[in-house]
Amino acid sequence: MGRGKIEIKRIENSTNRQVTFSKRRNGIMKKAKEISVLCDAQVSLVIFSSLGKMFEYCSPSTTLSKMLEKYQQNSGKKLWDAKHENLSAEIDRIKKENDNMQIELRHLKGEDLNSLNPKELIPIEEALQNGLTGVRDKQMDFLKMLKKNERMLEEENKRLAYLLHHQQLAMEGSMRELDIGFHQKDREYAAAQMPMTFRVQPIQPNLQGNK
Amino acid sequence: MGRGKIEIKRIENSTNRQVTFSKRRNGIMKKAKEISVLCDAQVSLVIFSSLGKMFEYCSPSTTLSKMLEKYQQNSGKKLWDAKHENLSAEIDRIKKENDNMQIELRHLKGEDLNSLNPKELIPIEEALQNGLTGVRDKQMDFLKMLKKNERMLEEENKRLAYLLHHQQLAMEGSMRELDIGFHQKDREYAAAQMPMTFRVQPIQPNLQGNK
DNA sequence: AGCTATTTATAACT
DNA sequence: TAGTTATAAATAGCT
Repeated sequence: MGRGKIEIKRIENSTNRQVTFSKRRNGIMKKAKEISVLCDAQVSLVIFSSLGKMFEYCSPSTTLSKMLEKYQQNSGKKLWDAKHENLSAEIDRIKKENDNMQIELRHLKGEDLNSLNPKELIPIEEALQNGLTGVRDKQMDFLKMLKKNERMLEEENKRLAYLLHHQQLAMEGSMRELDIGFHQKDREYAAAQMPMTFRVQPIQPNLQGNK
Repeated sequence: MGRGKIEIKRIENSTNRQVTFSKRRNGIMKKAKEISVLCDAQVSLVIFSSLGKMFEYCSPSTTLSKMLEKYQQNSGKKLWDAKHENLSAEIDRIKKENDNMQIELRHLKGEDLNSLNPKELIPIEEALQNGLTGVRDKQMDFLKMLKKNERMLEEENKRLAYLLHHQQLAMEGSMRELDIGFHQKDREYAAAQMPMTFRVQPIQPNLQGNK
């Protein structure tokens, strides 16, 4: 149906092929629309050009998804089951892993022990003992760290208190010397201007030492 | 393209519609084949008649599955993801559960404790202590059961030995009484015919009692 | 299902 | 890339 008859085989001339593709694509799309309207049919048409560009037609009464659902029912072919099965298999695998861990956890928590025989109890006891040792070691570490810290803080406290005390004494000495040129009010003002850091504060109460 | 021009709207006459569907279906299928050969294109065409009968064409170089895969990539539309997402979501959920259990298990086994602070160690210690108590209670149960069983077996043994002894004595008495009518060989024969159950067997050695 | 007058699609060309 | 046209192909109405 053109100026000349053509053989149905790949058009080697790339430009020609493109042009023909474009024209025939329009044609087939039109035909798809027509048959769906004229004959009340559902049509889904997907075309990829040789360059990978996609074109699609789907009857207005449906969607591609619905069509494919029907397709699977009708043909018995499975379009997506490779993926579904992979996912399902992974779910099964993980669930199994899950169950095993759950059982192990229960056993470690002393639950569901009735299903076990004495030999099976032994590794569980060992694991618990090890775990307990580990946890208590860790707690001991923390305790040692806290005590060490406490000692350091106490030392620091003492040192600071000592320094403060001496500084205060020194200052009071200076005040007395300067008293000649100051009234009492001026001295109080000077003390108030002194930064907090240099004022004597009560030593903070000792940390609760829990041996 | 026929004896008369037709309007593109649903053909009301059912027979006509069927005939036209059949003819046009062939036409569009042929067109699909032609464009895929001529233009090196990939075509997938699925048609359902108004009566639900399915017809399909797919380029020989591909499959419907592959086409739909490409379709999804190309269009960004998701054809099956309701199902996929459900499965994926479940996988995620289970994996999370898994991870949590794994962490709990590790902690109970005394591993990966460095990430924990002292407050977090306490419930773990308690769980371990409880678990250990549970396991040891169970072991104690078993032990008691074994001992009880052992005692019962010993009692039974004693009782049986006593019975056997008396039976043997009784039998030997009878033998002597019957000796008048029996030769020694006959008596041996009679003893050999006696069922095993009635012969004196050495008492079985005591079970190892592990306190 | 097959025929054929007619419409439609399109190959070659501009 | 789009438009024109001669011709091939498809098909509507009929048998």
